Amino acid sequence: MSSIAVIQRTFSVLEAVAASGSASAKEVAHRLEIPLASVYRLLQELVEHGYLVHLKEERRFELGPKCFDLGLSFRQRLVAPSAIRQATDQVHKKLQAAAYFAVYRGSDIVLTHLSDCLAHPRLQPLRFGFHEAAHATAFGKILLAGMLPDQRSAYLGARGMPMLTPNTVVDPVQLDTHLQEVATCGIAWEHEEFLPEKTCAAVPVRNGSGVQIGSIAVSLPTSEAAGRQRQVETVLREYAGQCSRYLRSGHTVAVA
Amino acid sequence: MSSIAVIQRTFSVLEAVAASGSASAKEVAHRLEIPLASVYRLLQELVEHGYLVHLKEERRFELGPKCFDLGLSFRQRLVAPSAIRQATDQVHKKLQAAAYFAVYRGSDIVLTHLSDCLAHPRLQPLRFGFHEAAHATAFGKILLAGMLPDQRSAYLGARGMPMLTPNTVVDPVQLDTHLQEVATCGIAWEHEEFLPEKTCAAVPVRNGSGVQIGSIAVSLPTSEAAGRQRQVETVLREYAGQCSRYLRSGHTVAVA
DNA sequence: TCTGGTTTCTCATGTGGCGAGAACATCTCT
DNA sequence: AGAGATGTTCTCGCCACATGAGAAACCAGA
Repeated sequence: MSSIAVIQRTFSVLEAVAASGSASAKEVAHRLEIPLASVYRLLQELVEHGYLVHLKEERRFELGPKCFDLGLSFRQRLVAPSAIRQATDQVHKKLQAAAYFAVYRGSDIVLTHLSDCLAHPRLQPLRFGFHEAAHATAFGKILLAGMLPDQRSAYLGARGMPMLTPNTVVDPVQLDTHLQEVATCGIAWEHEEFLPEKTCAAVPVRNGSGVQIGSIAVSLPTSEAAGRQRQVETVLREYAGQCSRYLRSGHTVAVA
Repeated sequence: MSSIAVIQRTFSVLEAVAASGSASAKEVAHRLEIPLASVYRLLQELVEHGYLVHLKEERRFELGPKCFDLGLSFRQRLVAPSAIRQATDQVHKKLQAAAYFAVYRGSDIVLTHLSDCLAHPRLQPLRFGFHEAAHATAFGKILLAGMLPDQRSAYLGARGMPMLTPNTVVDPVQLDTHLQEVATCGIAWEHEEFLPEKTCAAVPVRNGSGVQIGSIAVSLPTSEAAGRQRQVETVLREYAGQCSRYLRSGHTVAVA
């Protein structure tokens, strides 16, 4: 756990400004407990590089255009290929439920496409780039189940298993046995473990070599989920198969 | 023109990765001419803070989720209020042309809303957050015309006036007299100075105190623009007035 | 097992970032 | 205008700490 002090500080300043939306030098200095002169140095540096802008008339600092450029580059790199987006959209349409596509990325699990509408909105904290709480989401569980045991324990060890609802599985060994089951069934259900009143399901998507690389998933109000397990499973598998077929023809998830 | 060396390097590494989409440590070291060991140090630091991820199996580095978060914060802070977005959308609809809304931000000029469609697409390089080439765009010119003379010359001095088409005004004194005219007319026209075959127009939007804070603009194929000057001007003014009226009731452009 | 590559570690060196305070600039009262 | 209060930049000596070279550890694929 190394850390170059200047860089540490620089990012903490940048993030302090991002969190506030807008901040004065003094506010940043106070919040981070860094001498004012040093904060000014860092702010100035960030401004010079375009990560912040200095609104002189208001004596405040805000995020600069480079931040948005980084966001665009990230999105561009990660957005799911259109064939996969279409499959996800079809799931959304067929099941009348918000649909999701997630992939492995290094040691992480990331949502790379969402398909929803006003009538069937996404689960609230979920958005493109979401990468938390794998232990409590359907797509997270199916992807955790596909990891090697030591990868998985490293993953969970690093991020913990916060309890998000009374139903969240927070015991590592309990999760382990659950994931065994998930792996053999090839489908992950999640019953109000992430958000109350919401039920989700996810199935694996495999690449040409048959290794699991992602997952396609849906979320439903628990009330609507009752009695639809079969239908949900069938449709998910149908389109997961379609994604896998697409990937078998040499495409990868990273390329748009 | 100060610069803390480590920070300089850190951002150059981050941006090198962003530019490549994906890069190995060696590639970065070679491109930036920084010793490999130092590059690893910086990469590691960036990974630790979430700005990069390390794809171990591929031995490469890519942008991390924090980059996207920054982009979101930037967007959230800057996106035009919905009343103004609606006005822009109306201009788009009424004039059958891509419409834009831009504001001052510190010493900068930034596009904060675009309204277009397949039939009437935005000018290609334009996007949310665009902040270049003010001397060659209609909204840029109307906002330059609203600056104090020394602000304006500082602005143009810092960014230069690149020639983008044969029509681009690249002579500062010529631009100055042109902007005089723009200021008195209260409308800026731009005839193929930014992109060939495209004509744009922009009018000011003022806040409660009557000071110009932004601009609403449209772009048209030059062929379609002929003979529509009157119509374009009328509609632009109508909705610019609507925006100004909204701002007069205490709202600011920075708040969504 | 070996080999070629990537990644981390070690360590002596001296650069360059640090903080305190002064100086300068800018706004806001009276 | 002048005085006072803030915000911002500059100066400068000190020494922590980032640096780069090289070695070592690690990790594939052959």
